[in-house]
Amino acid sequence: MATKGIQSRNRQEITARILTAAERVFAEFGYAGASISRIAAEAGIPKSNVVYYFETKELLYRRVVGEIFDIWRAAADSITVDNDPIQALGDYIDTKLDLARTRPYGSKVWANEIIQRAPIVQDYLEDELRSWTEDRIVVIEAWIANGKIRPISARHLLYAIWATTQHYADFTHQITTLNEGVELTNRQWGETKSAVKDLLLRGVEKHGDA
Amino acid sequence: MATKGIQSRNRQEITARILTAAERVFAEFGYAGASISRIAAEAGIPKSNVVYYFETKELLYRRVVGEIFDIWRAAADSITVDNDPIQALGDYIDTKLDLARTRPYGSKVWANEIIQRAPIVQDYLEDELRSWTEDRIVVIEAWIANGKIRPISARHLLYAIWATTQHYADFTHQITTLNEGVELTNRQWGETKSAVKDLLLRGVEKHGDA
DNA sequence: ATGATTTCTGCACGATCGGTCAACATTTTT
DNA sequence: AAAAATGTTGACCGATCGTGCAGAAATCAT
Repeated sequence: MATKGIQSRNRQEITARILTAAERVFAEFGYAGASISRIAAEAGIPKSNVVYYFETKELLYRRVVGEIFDIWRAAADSITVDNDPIQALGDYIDTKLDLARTRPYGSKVWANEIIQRAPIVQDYLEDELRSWTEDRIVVIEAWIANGKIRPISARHLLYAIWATTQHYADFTHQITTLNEGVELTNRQWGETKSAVKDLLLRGVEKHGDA
Repeated sequence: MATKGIQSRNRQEITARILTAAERVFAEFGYAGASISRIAAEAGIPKSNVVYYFETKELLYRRVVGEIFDIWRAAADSITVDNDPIQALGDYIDTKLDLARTRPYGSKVWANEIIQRAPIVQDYLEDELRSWTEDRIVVIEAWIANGKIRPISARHLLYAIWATTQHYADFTHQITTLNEGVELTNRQWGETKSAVKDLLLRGVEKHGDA
């Protein structure tokens, strides 16, 4: 089944191919439902070879989760005290919606992991996510203290942004079905960005009307 | 392991116990990861007895998904043309957040199913969910036409409400971890309702300031 | 009381799983 | 060129899975 001719020559390439395959399979079947042999088939190599590079299913899974976690973290770089709140939050929403479109599988893996109470990556939550979140909340509350935005709940604003942006990744299938069975077009993704920013940032802006 | 003394006497009771156990186990382990024997243990009966009442794992699963679907559908009864938009949407958000708290497992099962591209309940999406959604969009667009709310995207407003409310169910574990490891108190759930309505409905109201 | 029906349960089956291992191939180092 | 290190693979193991099934136990109908 696997076309052997396309075998990569070096470690870098082959581990990347395994990680890509693993992200999709973990997303579509869950941790328990994803089998190493399926990931291997998707990557076009034998099962034993996957085990050779990642030792165990759990270690491979941790790598996949770690990747999306790092990407999401970088997406919030614009959220700093010195930046304009609406601009910064708008950029954050745009970037996360781009990621929802380009990396939907990573988002789904994360969602699955949290739904199942983070049996594998609980340490991520307690260490990195917790401090990262507190830092962003401090920034948003500084914006409020400086009178730049309305006094909303910084924490729930973050949660709402996460929820809505990731919804377009995790629930892609539902959205597609409700879109007459066809994937969103470029135009529709543009409309989505506008609509989400319009809805969420209206509640943030100091003066209610543009 | 199972305390036989607490055996129910009639069909109604025992199937209800199985469904409750199944909802939790499917939520916490995914469809593939959930085993009938685990569900049986959770319900305090032998595995064979679960199979006796529900025949197959898939049929049991469909029953679980169908339940939460019906509950969610009823939660949107307030969304009609004659009702006040802010009141109706606010009630809808309140009800869905109550469900996020009281029935988090059902929400998680639904999320899992959609993430995995609805392999079991695709017919629900194409039949009931699609027409149901179109009906609500018609109502919201009538509100806009009547000048009762701002001209926002009805579809994306619905998606945003689904995303945020269900986020508090599906991502309970993440929220708890970010809440110093303890579940939200009654007071915090109240704050959550206010914050979500404040954020989302500001973008809907015609006049920006209360 | 007796027979019919429903409920309950242990056992066995084929399939699939994650992971080990030994044999083999290739590349790198000396 | 020989040795060492790294990469590749199929065969195999014990465990667990969903489900079929026969028969025991309980309930109901007559």
